[in-house]
Amino acid sequence: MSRTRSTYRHGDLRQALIETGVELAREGGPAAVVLREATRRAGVSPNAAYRHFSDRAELVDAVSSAAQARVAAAIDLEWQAIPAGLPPADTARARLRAVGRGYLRFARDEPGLFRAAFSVPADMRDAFSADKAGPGGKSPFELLATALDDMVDAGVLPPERRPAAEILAWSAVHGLAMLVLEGPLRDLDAETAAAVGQRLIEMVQKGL
Amino acid sequence: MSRTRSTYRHGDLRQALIETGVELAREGGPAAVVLREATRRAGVSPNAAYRHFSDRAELVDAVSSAAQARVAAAIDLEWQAIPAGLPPADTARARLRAVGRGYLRFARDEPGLFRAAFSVPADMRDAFSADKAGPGGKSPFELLATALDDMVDAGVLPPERRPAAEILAWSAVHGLAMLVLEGPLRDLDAETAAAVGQRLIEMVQKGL
DNA sequence: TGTACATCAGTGAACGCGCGTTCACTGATGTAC
DNA sequence: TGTACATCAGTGAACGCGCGTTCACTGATGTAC
Repeated sequence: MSRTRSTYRHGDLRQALIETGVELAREGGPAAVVLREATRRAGVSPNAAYRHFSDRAELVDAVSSAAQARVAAAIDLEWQAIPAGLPPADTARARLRAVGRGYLRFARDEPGLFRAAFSVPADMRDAFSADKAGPGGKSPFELLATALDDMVDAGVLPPERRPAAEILAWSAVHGLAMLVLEGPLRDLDAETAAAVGQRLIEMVQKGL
Repeated sequence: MSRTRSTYRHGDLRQALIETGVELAREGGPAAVVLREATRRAGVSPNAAYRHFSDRAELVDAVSSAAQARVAAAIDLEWQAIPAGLPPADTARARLRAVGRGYLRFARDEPGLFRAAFSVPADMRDAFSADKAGPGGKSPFELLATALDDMVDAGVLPPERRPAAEILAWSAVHGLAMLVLEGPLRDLDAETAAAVGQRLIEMVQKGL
């Protein structure tokens, strides 16, 4: 019935721990992903976690990947909302904006998860991996890369500017997210923040 | 001799604790600013800290401010290196670049201090305050604002684009710093990182 | 089909850890008379 | 100038905390004969 063997007694403790871990991260960021608390919520003894993770760090990494997958899902949502039938240039640009908007929206809506996704050094080394993929099968970073490729194909971004463009775009959006999340911009109301996000994305588009 | 009364026995424990705190932050970021360790290194009993800080958090905030002052100093260094006698437009643009370069250089040279400066939420609320000022008497954020004002004065930045421009510029540079520091860009060699930084700053300049 | 056995996901108890913080105190200094 | 006193920056010992992790174990399940 299950893909691997059906696990003894619990069903799928590994998955359950990741899910409670996500819950903890949602409430308090990556530091709140506490092994004992995760097992407590899963109704299991603390050391049971060691059957599935060698380490607390390994659990946190798994939670981080799951959080990145949710970011990808948020981006997908914006991406899918782009009307079909636009000229390719407009579509490509709209996709880049969708990536930025989805990213920023997620940061605002789920600050704890956002930090779990992108402030867990060890887990960010590999930005491409299946467990970070959203419904479309792509990680946030892959979605960004795709949008930029589309822009080159549509003739909106000169090919010689393509290399490293994801770094530039990601930097801008990531920086705003961090400053709004835990920086001096924290008190921005939602409306202003959205307007600034809009202008930031325009800056990136123009500056690339 | 001292500005306040000369302190009993230690001289200036408050300052000493901030300095050992800065040392700890340099070695391991803000989380490494451990009250007991700071007092240990200052050669004082743990509870002595409570004569000068109500809290561990208050010590961390003070360390964060000190770290921000060092960022300001790094920016000042770049700023002062701008040759005199350039046309105002060039000077203004050079200043904006100097802010970006100094910021990014500091992040690379002192990652622990950088995170202490800008990943301590409570302390970033007020970006302007004397204890965050560098040798020029300005905090990093004030230096950025000044550079942008200069650009408006020099006619390089349209006045209607001035509002919120510091947020956009800061976001881009801050984001790159974070991604290089603890993100997937960590393995970039110094040269590539510098080149990307350069391109990022150009993007900001063009996109603003 | 029934039985013996190996597997291994879970238990329960305990550990050492360093932390932040509080308590009652001491004793050098500055100050008032 | 000398003396009594208040101040308050420091001491020393102790606390409770929850954490991650290790240990020896148990007992339901899957499997081989």
